[in-house]
Amino acid sequence: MSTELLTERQETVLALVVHEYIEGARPVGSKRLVNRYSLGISSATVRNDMAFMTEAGYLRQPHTSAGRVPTEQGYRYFVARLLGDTELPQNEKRLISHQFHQMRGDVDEWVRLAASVLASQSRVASLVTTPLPDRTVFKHLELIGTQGRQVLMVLVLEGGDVRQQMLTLSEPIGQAQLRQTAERLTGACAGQDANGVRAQSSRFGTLAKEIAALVSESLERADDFSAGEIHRDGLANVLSQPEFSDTESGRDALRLLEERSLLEEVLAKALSPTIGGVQVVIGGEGAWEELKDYSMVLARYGAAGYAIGTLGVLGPKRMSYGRSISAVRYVAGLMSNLVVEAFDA
Amino acid sequence: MSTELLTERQETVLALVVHEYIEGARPVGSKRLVNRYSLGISSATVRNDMAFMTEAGYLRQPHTSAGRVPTEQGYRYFVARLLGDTELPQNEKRLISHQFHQMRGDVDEWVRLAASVLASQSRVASLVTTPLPDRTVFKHLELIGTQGRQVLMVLVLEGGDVRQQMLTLSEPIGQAQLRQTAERLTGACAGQDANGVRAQSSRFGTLAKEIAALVSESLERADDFSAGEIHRDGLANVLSQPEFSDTESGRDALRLLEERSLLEEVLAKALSPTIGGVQVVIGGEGAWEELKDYSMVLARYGAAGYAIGTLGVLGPKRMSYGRSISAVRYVAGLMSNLVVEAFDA
DNA sequence: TCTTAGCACTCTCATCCTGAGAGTGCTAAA
DNA sequence: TTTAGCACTCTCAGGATGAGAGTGCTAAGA
Repeated sequence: MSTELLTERQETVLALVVHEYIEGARPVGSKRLVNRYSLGISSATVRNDMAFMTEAGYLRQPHTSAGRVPTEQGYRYFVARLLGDTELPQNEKRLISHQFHQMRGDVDEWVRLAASVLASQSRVASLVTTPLPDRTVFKHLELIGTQGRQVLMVLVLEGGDVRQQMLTLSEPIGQAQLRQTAERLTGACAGQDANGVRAQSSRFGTLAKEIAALVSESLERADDFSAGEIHRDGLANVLSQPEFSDTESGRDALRLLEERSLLEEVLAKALSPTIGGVQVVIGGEGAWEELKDYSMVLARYGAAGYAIGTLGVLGPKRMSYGRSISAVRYVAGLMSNLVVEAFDA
Repeated sequence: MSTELLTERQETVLALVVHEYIEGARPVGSKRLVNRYSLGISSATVRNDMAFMTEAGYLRQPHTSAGRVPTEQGYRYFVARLLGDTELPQNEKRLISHQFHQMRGDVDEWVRLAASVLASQSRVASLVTTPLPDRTVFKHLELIGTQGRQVLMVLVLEGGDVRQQMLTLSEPIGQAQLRQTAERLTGACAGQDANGVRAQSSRFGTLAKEIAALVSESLERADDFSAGEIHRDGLANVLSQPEFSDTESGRDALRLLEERSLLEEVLAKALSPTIGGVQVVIGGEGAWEELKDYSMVLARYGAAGYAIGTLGVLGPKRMSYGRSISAVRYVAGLMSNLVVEAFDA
């Protein structure tokens, strides 16, 4: 399992096998390789190297006398050491950036565009979650009496998020007193999170204490809200992949993409170690049996203290990692900028 | 094309052909029919009726010597005159209703549940849009000075929707005057829509006039927002249908389900005549070439003056109309109740 | 006049067979 | 250590075949 086992020539062969297999979806043989790439060696030599790498676990033979297919270990070696840094072509970047800047819409629209761009660039399915505030911080409170004991509580959060809630008080309270309470709470708690608000609340009177409890509860709820909506795009792309062409596996792939709870878990766990950077999950990495036949390329976007979201692509292990990684990296960067801009506005 | 052409016996045969074809996905022949249903007639008689209905356009023969398959006209006749009123079984209803009532979540969660229920009941793909306010009506305004000329405008709409927007004024204005302006606008414009607010605005001073313009603009924007997000579920179901088992058509089906603009158009146009009730769109009804191979069962939910959304299912023309119609009708009813409850709370 | 038994004919579809093509491992020579 | 040559393996596309299901038509029966 050491990664130092391969000679330079073997690495070349491995890279070509991965590349050819990704392109052609057919096991790749030694003759085919020397024909198409005019490396300076014969097919027999390639054959020997292939035999070695098969023994070492980087390649696999579907049938006794068929070509070779990369194993998960082979893909990992390829992604980690042979792929190199890939970038989207300059003109593609410009085009995408233009699309994003042309759009003055709301967050959902960004998310939709990001998913669409990722899907078309990577040619597999894409996932983008809506960004969620990193840490929910209180900014301002308004209490608006409507009639009787009904009061509308408007809670303004750091970052511009606003939420409102109807309350029913135990007794009618005049607008003047409501305003005074709101001002006191705002003054005492601005800049605090749920725990901070709760800590302050002992200093208040009955009404204010009651409201403060609701406020901290609301702030907490936002933090729990583990992931935003997951937006998908390019689902049809995965059906185009030959490995999912038969009914059975195609349906499995779709079910996987529809299953929110699993995806949420993967997005959360796979990205916990990294903050920046792109994470590649090949074949579930032993942790997710359901992902055995799939690979994902994931990244966080947003910025600490502002809001965080996740985006990435999901496709067969035989996906174009270069294309996917560069697309994910670039789109994550754009989205991060948008998040920061939106919060600073 | 008159629908009065069929005798009672022919209607029976048509209904059975539709039923068998929906179950089995194979062209249904005369012998099969008499074997399985012991109607009091021979296969030859059935054959004669089938020949007649083929001539009349209700049935179709895929190949010269194969069984019959319903045409779109056949499906329409079946749905309109032979299906009768179907309802979900009582215990299913209870189960679903329980799921809805057990959930004290936000609107997105209802939408998700509705889509999930529709998909599993109908066994095809489901679509549910988030409900949108019927007519956007102003309720309350707050202006919150932060620092300098930056002001946060919080706009509360009828129905509890809240939106906020940052403004930069031409000169700094004190919190007292901001509050006064907000109160005047609230007093004058509560209960008005975009046009109403604009009509009032001539009576105000410079600052108020400026704010009123922004308010009416914001109200208008909400009305434009033609459809909410479309939530999908059960996409994997359509791949299980034999007509979409081959790669090509399966991919087409998915692409159709992913294409937001087309779905929005269909949801909007197909439902414009009806307000209550379930609408069945078979094979695109000549208006949408892309829907040639699909049928949809759609309904509005919500209530006039509150909020309106759309839900339905999309599957092959060979879908179980009975199951779909009853599921759509029942879920639309539940969702309508939820919308009304949420607004009245 | 309507229904039905019988029959010849048609068309599909699953199954089997077969040969071409691509690939392999091994051995022996360079 | 590399490579040419060779015998062998396995897949896969394409064609042949026969069972099964279905039809239309005709002529006889109710």
